[in-house]
This record gives sequence, structure tokens and C-alpha cells, in this order.
Amino acid sequence: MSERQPRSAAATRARILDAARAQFAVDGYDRTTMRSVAGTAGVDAAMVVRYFGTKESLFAEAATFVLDIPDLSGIAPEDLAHTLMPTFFQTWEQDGTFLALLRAAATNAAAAAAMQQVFHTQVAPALSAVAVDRHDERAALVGSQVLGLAFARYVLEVPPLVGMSHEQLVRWVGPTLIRYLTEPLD
Amino acid sequence: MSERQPRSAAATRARILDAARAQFAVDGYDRTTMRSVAGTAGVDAAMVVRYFGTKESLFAEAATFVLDIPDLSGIAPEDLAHTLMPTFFQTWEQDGTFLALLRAAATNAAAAAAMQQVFHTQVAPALSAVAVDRHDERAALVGSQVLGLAFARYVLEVPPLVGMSHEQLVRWVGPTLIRYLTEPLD
DNA sequence: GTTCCAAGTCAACGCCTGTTGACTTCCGAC
DNA sequence: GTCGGAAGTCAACAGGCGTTGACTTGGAAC
Repeated sequence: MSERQPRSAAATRARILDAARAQFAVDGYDRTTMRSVAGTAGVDAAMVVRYFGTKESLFAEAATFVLDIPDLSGIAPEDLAHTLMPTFFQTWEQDGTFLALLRAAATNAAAAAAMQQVFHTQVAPALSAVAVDRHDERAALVGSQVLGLAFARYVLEVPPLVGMSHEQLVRWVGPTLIRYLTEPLD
Repeated sequence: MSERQPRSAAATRARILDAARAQFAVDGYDRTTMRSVAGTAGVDAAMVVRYFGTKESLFAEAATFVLDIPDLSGIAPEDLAHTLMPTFFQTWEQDGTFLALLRAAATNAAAAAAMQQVFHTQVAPALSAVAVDRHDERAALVGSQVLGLAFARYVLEVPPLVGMSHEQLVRWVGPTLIRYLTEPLD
């Protein structure tokens, strides 16, 4: 089946990291073990320790990423959803990184802090280009809807949401995001 | 300090259940241990087993509850938010039961299924009294916003959301729920 | 073709987990 | 007052956890 590859520290490290990302995403922090990650990567558990130190720092590295949100300045309000939502789908569907962070954040304080950090340094600044005022509150509201959709669709896998296409979701959820960013206050 | 109470199976069982609810709500399923629950309840771990059998069935009992959603038939669309949101706040703030289920659902398949069950048997039927069509999809969208708000406000504790009063949240989020339930499709 | 360091394995450690069964303590019924 | 069953404790189990250090293997450089 599989060829015996020549030994390569970089390749082994990458294989361990991939295995860790995948299992953290599915099982969360506690149920992911050093041994099972090592097993998936085809290596002894001691190698995980050698390359990543502790389980916590393995998780920290597996849950590090960049969202790559497009520049929103100058975008018309009605176009906001079509500009923003593709980033949403890519973030949650491309690999398990962000899903791992979400699952872990439910019970792990460090993961919850990391998630807030992402919001504060990446999401909120991008949104403040279009929020008409009260940037922090508006960004937090957008975050609540986006997080809820991700939790319901990718973690709980609620059937009607799983069954909706990207376009349908943009049509339903897009106006909510636009309203949170631009609706004048009473 | 504390009086030595007479022995009572019912009282001890209730104390264990309270301790379990509280710790499941804060720490989630995996990080909550039989011994720590027993310790909080002032009892030996073997008592937890005696009264609840296994950890899984202790969790099942600790995460069982009724939402008590008001009857929405005949409510005008613009009044929906003020009728629905108090139930939301009560559900998440009164005790840790639902929070425990949410935290556990992030990594535990049984908990995720239990959460879907609550949605399917309690939330969706209540909402179908006012959803103009596509009841399942509209209820799921309401669920996504509600879950996301709960996750951001009570689990992550995002500052702007924690800082908002109940009335402010109704003003921001209420129109979203109304739109998901009543907005005509293109 | 030998040398030598990186890559990788192995067995063990101390600890914590859920769960068990034998034991002790309490308290109401007779 | 004593008897019996319910309430509660205790010590131990088997197994899994993260982490450690001593060991073996491989392959490129000289």
C-alpha cells in the first residue's frame, strides 16, 4: 500500500499537525489524545512531544490561522453579504482548524480566549470599515449570528441548515448581517 | 458552620444533581468528574454511582428540562420579540442546565442529539404557530441566531454582548427573529 | 565503508478516571 | 432496646492519560 518514505522531520511534523487538526476538530480538546494523534500520523506518541512540547502547545499551533477577510471599505451595504459570506464558508469548510477552536472554546478557557482574540484582531477591524457606528457592538452581533450558524450547521448539523445551499444561506442570513452593521438606532 | 442534616436519600440525590448541573454547565462533560461532583455534594463518589448509575446517565438527567415557551398563536409579528426573548433569558440565565447541554454538545454526540431533540419537540412546534411557511427552515434560522447569541454571551462572554441589557438585546436581535419567521421569500 | 547525529521506538512513571464490592454507620419500626 | 435495612464510606480495580529518558535505527557526509 503505502511506500516507506524517507525520514524527514518536516514531513513528520506536518503529518502530526494535520492529524491533530482533524481530531481536535471532530472530538474537541479533551477527547483528543496524544496517542491517537500519533497513531493517525503513523508515529510514536513521544514524537508528538518532541515536536510540539505539550498537548496545550500542540493545540495552540493546530488552532492558529488567518481568516483573510476582504477589504470592505467602499462596499455598498446591499453587497456586503455577497462579499462577506464566501469568507464564512471557506473558514468553516476548508479544513477543521476553526471548527476545532469552536469545539474547544465550549469548555476550554484558553481556547475561548483565542477565539475572542481572532474576533478582536481580525473580524472586528474588518467590519469597522462598514459599521455606521458602535463598531464593537455591531461586530459582536454579527459574530453572534455567524457563530450560531456555524454551530448549528457544522457542529449540531441541524438538518434544514445542512440542506441549504450557500446561496440560500446568503439570502436568509445576509440581510441580518447588513442590518446589524448599518441599521440606524432608534 | 453547617448543621449535620439527618440522612435522606431524596435530599442527597438532589444535592448531587445540583452539583452535577453546576459543574457540567461550567466545565462541560469531560472535565466534570464523578469525584468532583461527589465532593461538591459532600458525599463519596460511590453515592453518585448508587443514585445515577453511570456518568452518562447522570448527565442525561442533569440535562433534562422543559423550556416553557409561550403560545404564539395570534401574536402580532411586531410583538413576537417581546414575547419570545424573555423565555430566552430565563432559559440561559436561571440555572446552568441548558448551558451544560450547549457546552457538552460541542464535543459529545449524545448531547448534540439531545439538543436537537429539544429543538424539534419544543422550539420548532412553538414557532410553527407564527412562521408563514417553510416552518423547519425558519425555525432552524431562529435557532441559529439564538444559539449564537447564547454562545457568544454566556460561553465566550464577548464584552459588548455581556454589557448589553435585556432590552437592548431585544431591540437588536428581535427584528432578526421576526424577519426569519415572517419575511416573504423572493 | 565507517561515523555520527537526527529520526524514531519502547517501556515505564505517576496520576487520574469510572466503577465495584465489602464494609460501617445511622435511624425508624417493633 | 434491639434489629434490620437504608445511607454512606473506604480501598481497590483496571485502564487511560501526558510526559519522560534510555534506547535503536536510518541515511547522509567524509
